[in-house]
Amino acid sequence: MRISTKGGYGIRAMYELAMAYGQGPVPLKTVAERQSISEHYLEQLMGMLRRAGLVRGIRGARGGYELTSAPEAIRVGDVLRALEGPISPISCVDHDGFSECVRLEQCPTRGLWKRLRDSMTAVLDSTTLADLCREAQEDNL
Amino acid sequence: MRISTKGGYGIRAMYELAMAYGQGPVPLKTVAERQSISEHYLEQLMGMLRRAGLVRGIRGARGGYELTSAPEAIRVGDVLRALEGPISPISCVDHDGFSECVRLEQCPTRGLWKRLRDSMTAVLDSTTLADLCREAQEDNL
DNA sequence: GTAATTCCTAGTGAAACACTCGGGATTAAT
DNA sequence: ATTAATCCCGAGTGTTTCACTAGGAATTAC
Repeated sequence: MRISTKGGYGIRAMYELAMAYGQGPVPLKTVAERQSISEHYLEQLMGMLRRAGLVRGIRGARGGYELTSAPEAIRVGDVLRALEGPISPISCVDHDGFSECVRLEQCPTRGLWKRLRDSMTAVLDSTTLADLCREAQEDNL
Repeated sequence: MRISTKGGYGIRAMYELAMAYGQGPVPLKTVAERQSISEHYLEQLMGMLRRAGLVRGIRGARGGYELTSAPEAIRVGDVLRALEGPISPISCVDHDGFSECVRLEQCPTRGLWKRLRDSMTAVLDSTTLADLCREAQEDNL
């Protein structure tokens, strides 16, 4: 029941971009250093986030990455879905369809997995990047 | 954010044993057939469940497996922990200690992972095998 | 033009997953 | 006593994913 480092790195990187929101793009190198993440690996993750429409890459000198919308509008769940696929403990209760389960409606565990999925989604979709920034500020007082 | 098939198979196998609780041991072969799980693979999972103290194996002809306690007393979370380790999205918020995170208290995401862990645990530890049996009965009416 | 940056493709070692295989130990029924 | 059913154990295997690394092309500020 683990997220991969992709998810963890991704959230931390997005937190950095959220902290700098409105102040121009942040270069990958800076994000990687601040969060101790391999630069090249993070590059790949940023690619996924860009293709998912969550960040914008600005090329050339003085370039970098920035959020495409305000930290208040980006949910942790969005970031995780872009990097790790559907938030769901098992494919047969994925929201985006294609369950492929033969058992389907007569499965004794389906209800359980749905409840689990919903409780995970509730947490992840009710927390935004802005919330993370606020919490960090509160902690470091 | 997926459980592996270990977890899924394990819960379904335990459900079968719960349905037969008090009626003598169920042979592995029967469980495997009823739930369409590879017999040899399930054998390995039952080994883990046995070592975790959740089931008892009875050897010889007319042998099989049975729960060591009543279905009401076995939580889905117990089964999952035996097969997949701690229920926690990331190791630094594992309940059983050893976090090894340098960032530790000044991490902007720790609070998030704790909330996620707690909401997962709440679902998984409030559902017992008896609940699964009851739900299955309700559905198949 | 040069330096800083994103962007893209490909490769790689380690680990886990989901099995398969073969055989040994134990027990109930005959 | 034999046989058949069953659990128990260890080893091996193909596939996938992870978490990187490497190298270079394209773009842009100065």
